[in-house]
Amino acid sequence: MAKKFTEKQTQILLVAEELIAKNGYEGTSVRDISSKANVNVAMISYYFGSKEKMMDHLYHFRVQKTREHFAEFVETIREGKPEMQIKEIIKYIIGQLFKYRHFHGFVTQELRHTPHLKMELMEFYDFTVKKIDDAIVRGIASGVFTFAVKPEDMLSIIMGTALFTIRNPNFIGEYVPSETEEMYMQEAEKKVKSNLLYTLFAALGYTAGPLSAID
Amino acid sequence: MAKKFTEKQTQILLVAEELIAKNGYEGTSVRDISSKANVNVAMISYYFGSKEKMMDHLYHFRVQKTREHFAEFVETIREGKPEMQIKEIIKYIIGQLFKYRHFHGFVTQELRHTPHLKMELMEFYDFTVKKIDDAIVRGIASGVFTFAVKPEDMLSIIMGTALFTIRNPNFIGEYVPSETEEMYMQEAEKKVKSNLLYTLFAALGYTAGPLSAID
DNA sequence: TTGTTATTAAAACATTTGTTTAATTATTTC
DNA sequence: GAAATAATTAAACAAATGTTTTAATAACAA
Repeated sequence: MAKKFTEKQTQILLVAEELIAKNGYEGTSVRDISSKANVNVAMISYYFGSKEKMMDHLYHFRVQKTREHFAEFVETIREGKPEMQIKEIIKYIIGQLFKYRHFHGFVTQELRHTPHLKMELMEFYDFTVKKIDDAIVRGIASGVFTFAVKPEDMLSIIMGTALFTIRNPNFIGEYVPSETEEMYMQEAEKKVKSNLLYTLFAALGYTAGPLSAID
Repeated sequence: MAKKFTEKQTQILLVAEELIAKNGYEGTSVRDISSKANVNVAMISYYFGSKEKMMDHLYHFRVQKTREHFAEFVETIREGKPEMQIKEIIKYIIGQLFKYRHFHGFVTQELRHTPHLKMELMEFYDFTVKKIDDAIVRGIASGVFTFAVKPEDMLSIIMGTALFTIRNPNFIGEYVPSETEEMYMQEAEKKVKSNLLYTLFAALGYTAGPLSAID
């Protein structure tokens, strides 16, 4: 099902993603996009049909990549212990949110989703919640976890906290001073990871060692 | 310092707040605002000078109200035990985010802040972090808390999770089915509160009773 | 090569944008 | 009540928006 894009098309989508993350959909004109992508304005309509349809392609493109990546990742931790799975899932999700922050910063905000794309996104959430739940249940069975935390609550905390940190460099920037935006993101990502690993393992009632040893 | 607004001005600001929360700043035209507020288009420039300056007034208006409310609230829990203070602060912040979600949904997103307003917002964050820290420190001293959670980490989790839930009704809506948006918000608020009270008390190493008794 | 299609470019397009103007009506002030 | 100020309106403004057209060039198939 993977749509194929030419280099120019991909270039347009990546520039659009970046600009829209910064200025919003309505705040980004097709001329902003085309000039930064070094293509003629007409190319956007020519390639995608319209600005709105370009967004559809962008959403589809990213959501699909995200799902593929996550499915692959889940395979790599298939045989690990539940506490290790939870740890890796938390780190993975935060890492992806930071890595593709230009996209994730607005996909959960810009509500201009077609029903089809909304469904794609929901399916991905469901899949993730299910994987988290599996690990929690197994962890309780094996005795390393004490409390049956609801997996959707856990995912809310992970995504909410990470996105809040990404979108509000001014706030956490007070506690993680950095020169450049790139350096901030690096330090902020570390801080969010250690915060959430610690907090969520505490919530799970982790029994197999001191919480400070999680990372 | 409290600017006084006429009824019409207030009406314009409230409508602007609502529309901008839904469609973003650039996605909301002055004609959208004026027609919904039943005033002539020219009134926005006449009253506030421009659309941008109207935003400044809106930010100032809300941030100030938020600060005043929180300062009053903090006084009411001044003499409580630290565990009770933490509990009430968590519930209060979530409650306010949900109550004024039209504003809080975009103030942390729309980055078009003047330096002055950015400072106002930061001062408010600092104040809140300080109050949370006081309660944590006192709680550790009194023995009800075990771990010195960083207050800014705690506030990130609270604000991030609540805002994520507000902005993504589709996600949590799967687990809190509701007919209307209003009903969803009511149920979602409850869910976020119980989730965060439980999780954060676990992170603090609350010792004076079962975690399930917190609410 | 020749004929055909795909790509790029510049200009023109109709709308929509935020703002201003000019005229009229309300309100206040003396 | 008359004069002055404030509030409100409809119309007009230039600038910016997404899209289309028209023409020229490139890529490719026969």
